[in-house]
Amino acid sequence: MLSLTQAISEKIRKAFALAGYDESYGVVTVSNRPDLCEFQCNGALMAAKQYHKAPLAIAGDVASKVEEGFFDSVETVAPGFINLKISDKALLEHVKDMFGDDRFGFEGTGKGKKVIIDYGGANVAKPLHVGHLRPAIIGESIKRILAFDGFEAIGDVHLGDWGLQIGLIITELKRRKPDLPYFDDSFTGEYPKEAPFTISELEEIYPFASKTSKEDEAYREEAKQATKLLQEGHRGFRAIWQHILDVSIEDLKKNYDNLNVHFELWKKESDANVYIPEIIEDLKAKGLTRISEGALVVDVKEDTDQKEMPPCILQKSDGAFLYASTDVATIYEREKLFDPDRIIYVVDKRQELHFDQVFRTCRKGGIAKDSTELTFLGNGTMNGPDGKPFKTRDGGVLRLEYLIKSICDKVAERMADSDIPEDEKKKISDMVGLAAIKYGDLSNQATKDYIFDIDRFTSFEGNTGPYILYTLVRIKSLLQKLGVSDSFDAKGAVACSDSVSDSEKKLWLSLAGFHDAMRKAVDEIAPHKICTFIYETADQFNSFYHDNRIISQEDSAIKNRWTALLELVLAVVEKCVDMLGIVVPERM
RNA sequence: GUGCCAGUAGCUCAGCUGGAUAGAGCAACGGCCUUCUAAGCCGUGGGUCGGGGGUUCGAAUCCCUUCUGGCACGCCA
Repeated sequence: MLSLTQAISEKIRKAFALAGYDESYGVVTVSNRPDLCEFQCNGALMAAKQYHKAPLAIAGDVASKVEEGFFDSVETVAPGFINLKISDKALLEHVKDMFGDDRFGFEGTGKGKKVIIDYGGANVAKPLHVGHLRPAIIGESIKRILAFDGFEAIGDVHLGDWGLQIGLIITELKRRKPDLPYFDDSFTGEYPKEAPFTISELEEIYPFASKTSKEDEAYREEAKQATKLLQEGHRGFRAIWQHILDVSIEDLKKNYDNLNVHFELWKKESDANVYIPEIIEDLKAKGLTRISEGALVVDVKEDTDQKEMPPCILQKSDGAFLYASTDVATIYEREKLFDPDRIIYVVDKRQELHFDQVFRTCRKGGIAKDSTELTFLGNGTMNGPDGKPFKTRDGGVLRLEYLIKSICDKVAERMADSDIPEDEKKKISDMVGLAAIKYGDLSNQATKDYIFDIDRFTSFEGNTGPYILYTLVRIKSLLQKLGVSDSFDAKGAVACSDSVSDSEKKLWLSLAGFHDAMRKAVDEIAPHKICTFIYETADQFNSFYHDNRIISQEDSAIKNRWTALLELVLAVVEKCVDMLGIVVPERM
């Protein structure tokens, strides 16, 4: 179905044409002066130049041609606005088509298209930290938004499982447990199935090894050598690497699950790396590479560039590959395995230049097909109340689970005196806490840095996740009390009415804005547009709630219509909230 | 040095493909619970849209310039 503004635009376009003007001027938007009207058309102002005519006169011409009946009022206002109020009947007629469809009549553009979203960035052997939060939340939301639009949306965690970090762990493990069979080159038997470390040991080993390597050159050399051997296929080291993967992935899955973030793909850097040699041969054959200061590079500067654009380095002077090579290979692999229409990277925005280089290399080398849209969505940093990146008291990196726990604990405090049974309370406070974090994050623009103030996020007043959940829980409770039967005909209940109160109309209007909000969220890959819609609708609902006694309403036609309204608000907003990765409890 | 991003109310942020009186939330102040969850609702006060030019009938929005802050700039990821 058309969005309400589109449907109204159609009518105004017709009026422009009937009045002898170009119908393209008939674009209608939601009014920015709700005290004057519900919708406005500024077309007359824009048409004035072309027709050498006063805008107000054009507006008048158009207004006189507007179809009767659909609007309550069509007014022209200086300097040339056309102000519109839709009739209750027309509004309800329009909005009833949102019922009975799991997309509420939204027409997506992604059908038949495939998009891969890369938003993990987690590394094996390292716990998730605050820096992983934003990409996870934003990426998951974008995936769900695009899926709603009709895309086959595939989330890829793209694990960092290759390179020096593994060599460091192997080196340290060898020091601690030299008797393990992995280090015995003469060992030809089966290696143990059980890993020689737990996840917590692993998380301790890596930073220790990393620190040691910075102070001890011989140690660092050994780690580099171990890395090389691993990459060349050393049997024992491969076995350790596999252990690291198994232990880490299990732990990462658990942590991402707790965040309600799920990946369709658990691909790893090592999966892509096998393609690097053939990619480089291909690029060489195409004459795109050159040697610069001993390194193999691809020039990606273009004539139109205003800025400096350093070449993309694919192979270091010592022959090793690096992250640009891996990322190019990953695109190669994705094309080969999935043939996507689009790849979106949700990564810290500081990596923009790097991805610019990678994308250009892929374009020049034909690694990404021309029709594959490559999008870099750089997310800003989550800062503490002081405006600086989140740190622990001693300046270390804050583990993600600690941050989440501190939020959820505060929520639990807040809920301490509620009458919810104790065994349920913990589960609900965790849900609310997560909603606080996610909504707080997603209501900001993804690309901007933002300040995460625990006290503010847990205050639960105003435009916050808990407020939204509270509103939804309230609606659920109402619907329960209304005792709606399965055979309730919501669409019918709306269709047979033609006059509504002011606050009810505003709520219907708000719901009708869903299609436009969705469209924007998809086109701009912007979850915060959905947050805005959610908040406005929740806000309208609460006004409506306070203006009307729903349960005790005696007119059954009105009561049925309100029931339908509540059902639609709940369904639409819960769907929106789901697109943010937020789950709604039954009560709170 | 080059480039990118940001600067809007005391605080945190929307709005930016030009349109009417620049919007929310928090904080401050004042109302509303015998009645469907007060984590709510209603209201009041609060802004040279960093500064300066320009384009336009019309600029927070477009262009130029300048200040401030953050970030990135070939062999780390």
